[in-house]
Amino acid sequence: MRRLTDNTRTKIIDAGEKLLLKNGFNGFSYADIALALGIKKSSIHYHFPSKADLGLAVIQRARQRFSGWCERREIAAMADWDKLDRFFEIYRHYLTKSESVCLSGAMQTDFTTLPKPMQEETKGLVSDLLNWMDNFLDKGRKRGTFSFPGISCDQAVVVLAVMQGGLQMNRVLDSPIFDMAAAQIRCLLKS
Amino acid sequence: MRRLTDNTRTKIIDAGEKLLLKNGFNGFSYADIALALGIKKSSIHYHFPSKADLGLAVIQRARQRFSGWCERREIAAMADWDKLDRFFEIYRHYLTKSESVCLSGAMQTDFTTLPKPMQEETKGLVSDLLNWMDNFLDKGRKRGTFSFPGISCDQAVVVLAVMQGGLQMNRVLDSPIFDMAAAQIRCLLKS
DNA sequence: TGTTATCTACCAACTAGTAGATAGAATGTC
DNA sequence: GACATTCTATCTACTAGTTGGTAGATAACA
Repeated sequence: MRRLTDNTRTKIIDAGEKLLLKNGFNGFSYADIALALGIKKSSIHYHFPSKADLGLAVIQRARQRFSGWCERREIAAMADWDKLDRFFEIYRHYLTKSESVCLSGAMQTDFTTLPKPMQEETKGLVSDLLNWMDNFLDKGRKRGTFSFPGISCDQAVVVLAVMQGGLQMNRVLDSPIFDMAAAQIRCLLKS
Repeated sequence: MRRLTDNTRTKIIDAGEKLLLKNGFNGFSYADIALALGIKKSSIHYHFPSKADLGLAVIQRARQRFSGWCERREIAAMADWDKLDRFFEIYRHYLTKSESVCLSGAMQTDFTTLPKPMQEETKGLVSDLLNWMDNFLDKGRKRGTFSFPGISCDQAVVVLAVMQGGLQMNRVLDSPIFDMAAAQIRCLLKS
């Protein structure tokens, strides 16, 4: 019943997400998406009346995707070090398939220009990531897998900031900074 | 002779930098600057024919400011830990006086939409920061002040990413994440 | 027949940027 | 010193293109 519709809707979110990650929220327009998908601007407005609606949908889907990732048996069953690598892979993926940064990083720098609902959803996204990493590092240290000074929530900020920043610097300097930074984080959690 | 002119020119760069740090390069217009300074758009075009010229001037001035900071006797004469704190202060300043992120972070996420000359200048800015931090950490470790695993240029990426990301997350969540992250970096350089 | 999804054809506001007038200051010339 | 000229910096007024968004026709579908 909703087959074709959902398809278009999904394609619009896909294209929107791609452009958002590449150019930032103020760096693309409905015309860009229409061109990319070979449809008309007004068709996008049918599915997402305002640009804020589309932006919100992109962030909401990303949050769902992450919580789905967390709950996957395959992931949950993993050893700490493997799980950390898998988490890094989420970020590395952006780098590989398109010259993008991560969603949280992109939304954070555009933050003041975003409509309220998108700001709230962005807060939620960043909180999700920080909370998960905090919990993951804390448990890992208690189990004896990880070792780091101070409290886990501060270390979580460090790890996430390095993911974000590593992606951003890698793109700008076009050198393998992300992988070096990820390796350094692994070192810091061992020593 | 160039008194008034330079004054206006400087004021335009000031206003442009402020808006750039707050909203990103695609998040402000000449009209915004004109309004803020109480002048006309065309006066801005007189000093900076295109928006790219203004953007370039903002980055160039920031690079000069940083290299000036590095060369200041007061800074050069400082002990390592004090110098690190002073470096953190540069970033913390953005947070204090306006809800901004740092210039390198802002330019990095807008990167693909920037005109070539601005991209090149951004590369230069990020390189300046990374090179300085790399050298600073390396010397500090050789002197026995700092301690960290791996090579200093990887650790430099970590420190800078945490500055950038700490600022960004602090603004979004409106909680004192920046100071916590800075403290954690200090811990990581001790242990 | 009513609903869903797409289209064509608009619109007002805003974008970066240009052309040309004008006022005042600096400079050259007699 | 007086006068003309050039330069600097700003203004008003405009343009072409883009932005997000709307109205209404039309087709496809259930």
